[in-house]
Amino acid sequence: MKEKLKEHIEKLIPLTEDEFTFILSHFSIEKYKKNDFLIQQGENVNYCYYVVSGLLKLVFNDKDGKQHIVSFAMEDWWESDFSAYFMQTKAKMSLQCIENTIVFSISLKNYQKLSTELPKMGSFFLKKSNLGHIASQNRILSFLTSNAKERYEQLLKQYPLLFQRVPKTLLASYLGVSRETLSRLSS
Amino acid sequence: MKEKLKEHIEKLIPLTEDEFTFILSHFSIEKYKKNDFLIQQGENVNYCYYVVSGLLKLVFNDKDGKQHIVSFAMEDWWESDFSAYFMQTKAKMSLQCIENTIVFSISLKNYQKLSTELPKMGSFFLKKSNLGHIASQNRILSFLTSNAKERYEQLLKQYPLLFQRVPKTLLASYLGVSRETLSRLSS
DNA sequence: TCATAATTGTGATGTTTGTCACACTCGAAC
DNA sequence: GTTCGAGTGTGACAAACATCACAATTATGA
Repeated sequence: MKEKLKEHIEKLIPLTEDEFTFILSHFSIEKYKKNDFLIQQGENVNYCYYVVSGLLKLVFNDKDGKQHIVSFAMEDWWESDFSAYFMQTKAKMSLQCIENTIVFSISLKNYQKLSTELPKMGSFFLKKSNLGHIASQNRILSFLTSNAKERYEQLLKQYPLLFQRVPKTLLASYLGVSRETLSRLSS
Repeated sequence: MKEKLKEHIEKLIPLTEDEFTFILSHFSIEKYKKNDFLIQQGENVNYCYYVVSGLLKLVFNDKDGKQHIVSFAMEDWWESDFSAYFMQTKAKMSLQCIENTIVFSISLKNYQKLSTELPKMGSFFLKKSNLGHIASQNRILSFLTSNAKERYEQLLKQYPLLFQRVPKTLLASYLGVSRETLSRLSS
């Protein structure tokens, strides 16, 4: 598991053993079971998570009780309610397990400490954040340019694995359509 | 104009005069007129921009000739086709002036140089990137949870100034609705 | 194994939104 | 002042999508 994190960081930034040991000391490892919450809407957000294995959903529950999936977090993804994490406010979204999941967690203090004491990690987090921003913009573009069917096909192409791992209802609430419409699209 | 950039950075990170002089040496100032392009879809993206004054649109033109506005960039905003900028690929979107506009521009080399040589700026860019990511996620949430009318009202509330500065057609292509629908919503 | 819940497909119907067509206003350029 | 084009509003109709209802199938746990 340590190796997974190390290899992940080294895809962007080469590390010495000592540096990785230092990095690792800022993280905790945590295990969760299906349906467990890592973050609960309305509560404090103390950690940002790196997913070693399993699958999470970042989800917003509206006043009508509908759930809207902002993001799935799979292996190798970094996830949190970033707004609440960085600004130290209450969570607007929940982060919940779709499968049993293992993560590395890092507190905001350790995130900031690591960024400044090891500039390499600052630049790693910067790159990750930029990639996250780009991914979100692509998702926005997908809403602007494509109808439900096209968005469905884009998702199918981008994450074919997802279709065997999560119920269609969740895919629908990620795509922003009703589960009935999604069902009709796939036939 | 220099003062504007300085004050902007100092909202997040305090600076000495020497530091700011060093920072400024990595930027160029540029002036554009209404309808000028800072970035052209399909071409290289050499700069990221800080908007001193004026107004820009980050826009994707699809194969049917329709334009989709990913973002407006107003005073104090940082904008570029970040994907093309960071990954050194061709621009997927254009960045074009809605009004006469003054910007500071920074090349990717200088962005990286500044981030590493002045760690404060690395942490400034990291914070800005995180804020950009958060803003994009909020926009996604708005698409997931709200219909055209609600998105319209959210925009009205968030950027009331925009409604006097840009034609409704552009607002419509930001909201992801036809201009006719937007027209009917406001009455 | 059985009972129960979760997931999925599909028809009927209503609402939302897009598209096409046309008219009107207003400001800029000549 | 006239002309032109961009911006805007609105009616009529079509397409996309949501909602409600119900049946069928597939996990899942005691």
